[in-house]
Amino acid sequence: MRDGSRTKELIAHTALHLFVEKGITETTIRDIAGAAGIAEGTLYRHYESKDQLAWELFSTNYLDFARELDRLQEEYETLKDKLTAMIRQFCAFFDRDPVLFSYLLLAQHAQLKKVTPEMETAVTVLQKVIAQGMARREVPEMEVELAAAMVLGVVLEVAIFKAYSRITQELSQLSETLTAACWRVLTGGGIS
Amino acid sequence: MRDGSRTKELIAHTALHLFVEKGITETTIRDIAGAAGIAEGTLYRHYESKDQLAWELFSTNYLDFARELDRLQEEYETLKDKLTAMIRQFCAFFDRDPVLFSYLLLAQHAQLKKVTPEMETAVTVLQKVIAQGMARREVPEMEVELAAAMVLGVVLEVAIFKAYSRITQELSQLSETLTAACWRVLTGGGIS
DNA sequence: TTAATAAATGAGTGAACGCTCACATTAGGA
DNA sequence: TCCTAATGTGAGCGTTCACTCATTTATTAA
Repeated sequence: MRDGSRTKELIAHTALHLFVEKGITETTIRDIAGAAGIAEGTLYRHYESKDQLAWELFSTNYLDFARELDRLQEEYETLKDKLTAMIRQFCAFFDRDPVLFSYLLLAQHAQLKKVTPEMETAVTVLQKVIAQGMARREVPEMEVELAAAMVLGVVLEVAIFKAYSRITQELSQLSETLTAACWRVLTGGGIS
Repeated sequence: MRDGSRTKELIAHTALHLFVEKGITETTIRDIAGAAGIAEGTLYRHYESKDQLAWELFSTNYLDFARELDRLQEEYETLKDKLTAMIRQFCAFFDRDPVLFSYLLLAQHAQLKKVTPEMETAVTVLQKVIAQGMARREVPEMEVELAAAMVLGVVLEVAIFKAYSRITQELSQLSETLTAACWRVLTGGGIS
């Protein structure tokens, strides 16, 4: 018999990697238990169901990250500073645990049904920050959702490519390039 | 008894919508057959397996689109013109069939296992075009993969947001804004 | 009208999956 | 040492799924 909480962590860690590698629906309880070296029944001592396991991984990791971003942006005054800090934070987070990040993307975009638009995601934080920046006349007025989508696009797609190993550098090394690109997207305003 | 080829099209059309709505793995053969108003066995007269059906949908639609982009870019001389044309084409394609586009994203990013990096995708075309533009000194030198990822990011993420209905305009209306944003990302060069 | 062929059908099959539960093992206090 | 609670186990259950095939229905040619 092992320590219960360590087993729970082992399951979470193993499940996370398999979810990223094969997708949530393609990963079976048998896969997770086998890879973790435990029996299937043991998994159910720690998690109610497979759905609940996936949801807990998403919830704890992603929502914490979004709230962290929100706390962080409050420390800065200007949109440029907020954006710089948020992207740096994102890059550091990504480099620290690219697997976790891939899972968050996967979970949010496709496979977790419980994810509601109401919850405070990183997207919402980004939109809020940009709206404030527009009110401060730091960047030209435009549809906030569009602006946030473009900024997110630059960062997310690069991160995805990085995850698929088509880009060799650490994401942190690209942090300033990404911030600059995002800033140009925002400040360019309308049609050039 | 209906005409065989019309039944096949009916199946493809129905499957596509269900794949987008619920994801490939969450859509069952019974779902498709039921929604199309045919028996399960009939589906297997036209498609070898569920995987083959999904693969055929992806293959015919996506690869055709990538080749179309490649043909299109050859009609233009400069990177700016190529990029403008490609993005306009993409936006028109998206507006014509957003469901199809969502499927392509879904299929490529997560759920189709057979997608190989060797095949000539839209990404490859974009990288090729950007590399040519750099050789022509139209845009500053930088890692081609990174440049392509940033450009793709702007367009894809906006399209995804559009698909999730958080942006109200047609994508075609945003075409020039997107092109301008992509161009700014490319011409900004290194760190600002 | 009839024979031959193509298309459609849906009950049935085996495999895989999420999950349960009766039982085994271990840890720590009395 | 014994008892109790916590933890671990894996065979097995019920369900769902992709897929098959013997049979029926429609179409075409003679």
